[in-house]
Amino acid sequence: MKVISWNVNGIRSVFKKGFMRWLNTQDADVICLQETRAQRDQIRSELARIADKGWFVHLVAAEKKGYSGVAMLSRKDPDSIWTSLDSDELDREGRLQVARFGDLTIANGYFPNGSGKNRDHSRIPYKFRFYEALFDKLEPQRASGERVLVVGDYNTAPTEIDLARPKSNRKTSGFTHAECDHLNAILNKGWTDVFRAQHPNETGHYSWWSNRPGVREKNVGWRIDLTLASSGLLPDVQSGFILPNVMGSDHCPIGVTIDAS
Amino acid sequence: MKVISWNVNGIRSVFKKGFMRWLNTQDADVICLQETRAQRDQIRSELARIADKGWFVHLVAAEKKGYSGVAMLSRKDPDSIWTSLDSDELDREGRLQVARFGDLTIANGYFPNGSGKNRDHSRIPYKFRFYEALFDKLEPQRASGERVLVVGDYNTAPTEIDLARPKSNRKTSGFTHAECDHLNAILNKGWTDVFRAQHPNETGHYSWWSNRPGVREKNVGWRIDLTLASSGLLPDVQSGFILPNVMGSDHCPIGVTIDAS
DNA sequence: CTTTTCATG
DNA sequence: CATGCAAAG
Repeated sequence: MKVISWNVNGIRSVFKKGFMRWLNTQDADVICLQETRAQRDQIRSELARIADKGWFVHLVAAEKKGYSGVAMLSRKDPDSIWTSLDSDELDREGRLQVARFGDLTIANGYFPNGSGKNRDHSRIPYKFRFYEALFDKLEPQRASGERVLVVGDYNTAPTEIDLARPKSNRKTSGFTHAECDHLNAILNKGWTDVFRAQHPNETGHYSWWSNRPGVREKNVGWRIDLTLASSGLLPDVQSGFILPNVMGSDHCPIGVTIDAS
Repeated sequence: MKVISWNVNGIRSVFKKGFMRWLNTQDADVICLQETRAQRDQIRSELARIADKGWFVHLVAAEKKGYSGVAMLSRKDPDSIWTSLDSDELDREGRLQVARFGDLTIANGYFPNGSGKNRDHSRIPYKFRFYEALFDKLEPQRASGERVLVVGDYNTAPTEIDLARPKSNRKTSGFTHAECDHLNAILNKGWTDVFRAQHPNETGHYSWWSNRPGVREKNVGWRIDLTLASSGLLPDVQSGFILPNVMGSDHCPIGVTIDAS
């Protein structure tokens, strides 16, 4: 079973750049998209084209137009989906959907960017509240050994080898000590960053690049899109992968293959 | 002597579409531009390229970025220029410059659009105040027989033959009875719409087309860019013209040739 | 630099 | 539909 995650930075944008062509070559079972930046009424035709190819599509949109949003495409319709963290504040931005496929739970999260208005760090507290609310909510399932996968754009690079310029980015949101500590605390509670577990020391593997000219060509990137596997799922994980050559967004797709249950 | 007027809908936009190429083929003495939508610091290089070709350039910008603004290009530097209607309200939007070249006065006006926020008519009163302030200010010169030309985007079509769809636009700002009456009252005071005076009954001559697809191809337009000549200038007017094939804006250039004094 | 919205035309 | 801006990333 293959699960892909991709921050598309505007689903309408990637549609213009051949999203359907890419989608039609994928043998994934579930595709989680982040930063879709569209409400349902704005992408009726796009959703229809996806559905026409046999995908079930579940969309979650932010209240604010053109902002945030996630979508899950799956070959089978999930048995159930929930999207609320029981917080008006955290639920307003369309950042989460958690689907159940048999005994496998897949969470698709677009974790908040910590940068605020003046490029300050004012949104880091919100980001932390989002991390905590989601992983607290999943903790019972993880602790009881259930198979849970949490994919998405975490907006945090876990360690120095997960970005090309760690030294110069210690004050950049996404690699502050506070954010790294927060993410690593989650990992230490029993979640495994699948790609890193399989490539413990490899550098140069990123999932996001600034779209300033030349940056992606020089591979000056960050690995902030992750698949975290619960302790119970870990034995079934086959491989974590990154698809850095897929263009269309400032992020590339990442993913994981797991044994079917 | 040739004077051209053109609402360029963004001087930066027409620059990308070959404005300099067009300019270099013009034998005009004065070119009046409206809706330049730029402050001086935003178009330093564009202004330099114009000056390099031997034009004197005078710019008036709105306080609000990206909004309104006029510019006058001339082969000779004007003897004097004034830009204020002695009204904070009317002066804030960079809609006017009045230049003197010997005994000829040329006013370049970007008369306000009457449409307000909700596509209502809330800006019509402002538009009327602008018309009145300018023509009141020019009245002594006109009355004393001076040579005065007032060119620009009047945002009003004078009569039914000045737009392709008069019937369906009686409630559209730019062709309401109030606006037409206001403009015609000015004409009756001793200003001549040069193009119409020379082509009294000709239809199909327009200077603006909605940029919705096909509209310009079908010539469904409005003649809202005018050159008005004072009573004293009228005997020296040779011809009024429209250049509907010049592309780059939703307006085309218009103009007039007059005897040198 | 990019996507999307908004105000304005 | 198009320009230029702003917010956000």
